[in-house]
Amino acid sequence: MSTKPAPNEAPVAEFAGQLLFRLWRASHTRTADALSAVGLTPALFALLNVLGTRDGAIQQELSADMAIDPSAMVTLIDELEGAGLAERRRRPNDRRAWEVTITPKGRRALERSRRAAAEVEDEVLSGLTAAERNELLSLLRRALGSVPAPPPWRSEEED
Amino acid sequence: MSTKPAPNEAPVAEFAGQLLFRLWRASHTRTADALSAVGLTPALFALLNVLGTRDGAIQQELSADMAIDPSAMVTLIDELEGAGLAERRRRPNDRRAWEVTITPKGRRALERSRRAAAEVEDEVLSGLTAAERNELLSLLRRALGSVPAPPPWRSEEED
DNA sequence: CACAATTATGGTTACAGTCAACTATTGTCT
DNA sequence: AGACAATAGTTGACTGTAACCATAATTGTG
Repeated sequence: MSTKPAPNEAPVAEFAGQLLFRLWRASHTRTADALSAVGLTPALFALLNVLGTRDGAIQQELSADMAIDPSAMVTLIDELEGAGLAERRRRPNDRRAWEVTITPKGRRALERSRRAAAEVEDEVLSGLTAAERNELLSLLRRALGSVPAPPPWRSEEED
Repeated sequence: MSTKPAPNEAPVAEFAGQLLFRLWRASHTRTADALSAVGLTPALFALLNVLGTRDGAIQQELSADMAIDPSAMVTLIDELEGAGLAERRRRPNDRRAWEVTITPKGRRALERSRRAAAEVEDEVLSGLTAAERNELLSLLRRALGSVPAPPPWRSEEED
């Protein structure tokens, strides 16, 4: 047994970025495959996931949340809306902005997607114990929380 | 302290894949920026990094190591060779295969790149202590080690 | 009215991923 | 030896997507 009987399996000093990328890609391809059964892409699932907790936020806030370009957010919402999973409605005070809400259908799709994503996560992190997975997620969240955002779409921090 | 005085900073239940992606992207853009001073891209740096420890491996082994398509490896090596950072030479026993070696110039570029990448890593993981960074890297490596490789470029395991 | 903010549209670049076809070399079989 | 298959690499095309940027349309603000 063992899937790595390779003789010259040198460590190959790797940096965090490379490890993150390879584990992400392993997760990404599997997630994309699993989500296709729900009719979603990883990007749409990520947005739906945000909408699950930030329901009613406007596009600007959503794009800042997900750290993507506002124009990319337009496309994502278009697709969600086209699939009947989310809806746009004008914000009462400011009719320039669109509040995005998740539909009941969208919430059902979200639940199914979450289960699918959880299964993939189980598989990808199968080498870690439950405690270690929590530790990993905790470390990732904390690292992310203290990373300043240099890109143009910085959130609305500051005055 | 805390760089997040935002009022509505809800948790937003995130999955490992999404966390990995966002932290990777933060690292990737900064690494790409830092490496441009050395004249390298993150992909070329990753290959050079592998060559640093797997010097003399043939392209097939390298592409399996990095989990990329053999045809993509051709392009990467072309660029490294064009920049004088690596060289191809026929394998003595099997003249179909090319052993790839790193040149002295390539090793110098690798050292500079490593320092640049280490600085980026310091910045990206600034929210974690040294012990936590090691823990994170260890967890990532172990998770990666137990992820089966479903893609087509599986290594030469099995008959 | 001048100007900023929010969203929408479109175009451009770049790159990863996939795939098929092709050359050159090696190994196998009779 | 010759026919044939397998291996290693190369090339090129194609797809999809991310990222970037400029600009317009609408609405709000001073």
